[in-house]
Amino acid sequence: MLYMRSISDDRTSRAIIRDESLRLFAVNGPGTVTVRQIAAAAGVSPALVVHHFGSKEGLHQEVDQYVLDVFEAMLGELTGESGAELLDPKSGASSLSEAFARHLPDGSPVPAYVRRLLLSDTDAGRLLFRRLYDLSRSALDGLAAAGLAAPGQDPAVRAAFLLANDLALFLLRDRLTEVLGTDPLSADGMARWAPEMLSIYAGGLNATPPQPQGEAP
Amino acid sequence: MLYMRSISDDRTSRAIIRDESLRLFAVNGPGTVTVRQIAAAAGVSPALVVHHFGSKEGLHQEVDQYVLDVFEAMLGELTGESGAELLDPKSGASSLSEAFARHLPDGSPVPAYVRRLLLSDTDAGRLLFRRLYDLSRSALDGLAAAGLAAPGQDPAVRAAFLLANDLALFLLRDRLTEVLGTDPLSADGMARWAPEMLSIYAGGLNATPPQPQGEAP
DNA sequence: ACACCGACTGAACGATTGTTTAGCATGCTG
DNA sequence: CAGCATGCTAAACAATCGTTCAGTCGGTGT
Repeated sequence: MLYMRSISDDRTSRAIIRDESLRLFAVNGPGTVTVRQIAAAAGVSPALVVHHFGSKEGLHQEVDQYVLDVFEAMLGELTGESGAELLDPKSGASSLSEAFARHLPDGSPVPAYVRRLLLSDTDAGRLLFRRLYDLSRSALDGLAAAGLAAPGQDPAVRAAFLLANDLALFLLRDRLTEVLGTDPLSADGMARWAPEMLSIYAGGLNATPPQPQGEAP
Repeated sequence: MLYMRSISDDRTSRAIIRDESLRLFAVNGPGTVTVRQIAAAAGVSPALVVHHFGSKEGLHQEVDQYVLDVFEAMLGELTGESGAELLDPKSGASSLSEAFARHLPDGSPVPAYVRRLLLSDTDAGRLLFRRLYDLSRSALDGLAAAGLAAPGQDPAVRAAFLLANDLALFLLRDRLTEVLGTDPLSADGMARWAPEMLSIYAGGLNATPPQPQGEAP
């Protein structure tokens, strides 16, 4: 933990405070983290935290907005590179959660924070979920237009079902890692998870897809 | 809020404290709920809470164990009435989450508490999830033995996938209610959700099942 | 009758909470 | 140079936290 920021950290103290509180909020929840903990993690005095953000609540809101922005920027990259193929079984990124994990640095606290937001009964969380739902709807529309999936009797529910399943992987990641022995969002884990998921999405629980091994180039 | 327990409440003060803290923990999280809030909700002094449970942490552990017991008792009823048919597409209760909601009184705080446990990175949460996972495995085994579903290339992952999807409905209930306009765990909502889910599980995203309307008795 | 015990409370304990205040540097601007 | 905002801290603020303590009350056993 020593020398974390001692050598050439060109972030302003304000940015450091924001980053450190983002990290602490993601791990422990905004309610239980104290201003003094944040100040200590950022290497400043508690008074400076209030000086820059007005109050702990002000800091909380700014961190929320910051995460929302990061998330939105990441969505921009995703739709930019793969269009409506986010849920496309043929694409490499077969899961929104997996793409999410791929587009952020390894130790980033943002995923944990987003997880907390999604489950948090706040406007920020509602906004986030609504955004993902709209994305899921348009992705399903794209698949339907391409003949890759049927819109179903109730497209709204079908899109919600696919989104919920995708997010479940993200929300229950740690629990699934425990019972499976592999992090389902890691490369190895995805290699186990994706075929099973795609098989069900392709033909249901009874389908027996051809053995995917030994395919000619 | 008046007269909540004023007329013939034969619970002991200890039980009232436990119930009220269960309710408050479920809503706000154990970390942010204060002993004084619990005492006020139970209509007793803060000192009595400590007198009965040793400390706030002691109370917390006892409530955890209590919820675990309630949950286990409910699982007993479920497996007693429907055996391995918990995930059976043909059974009326097509979702574990839905059965969960059905077997508890309407305003019960237990589901919200269980939700918090499942997401909480505690031994109690791990225990709970492991229990559900084992149930999902045996349910999948049962379906496979009955020829109703293939075990898949990786049965462990397939069981985890089905469980995660089921729990997603439970974890994201409020968010799904917002975007769908219907609580997916209510009777009306399940009538929309179940056919879509069963259709995908039966034949994948491309299947077009026969219109289920106008069927002769 | 007395002693005892468990349920229970009011008041206080020290620790910790978010926030305020006064003041010290530093650097820019006139 | 003076003036003034900016970044920042040490110290203290009242409020609230979990917990402790002394003591009251109602019953139960002897």
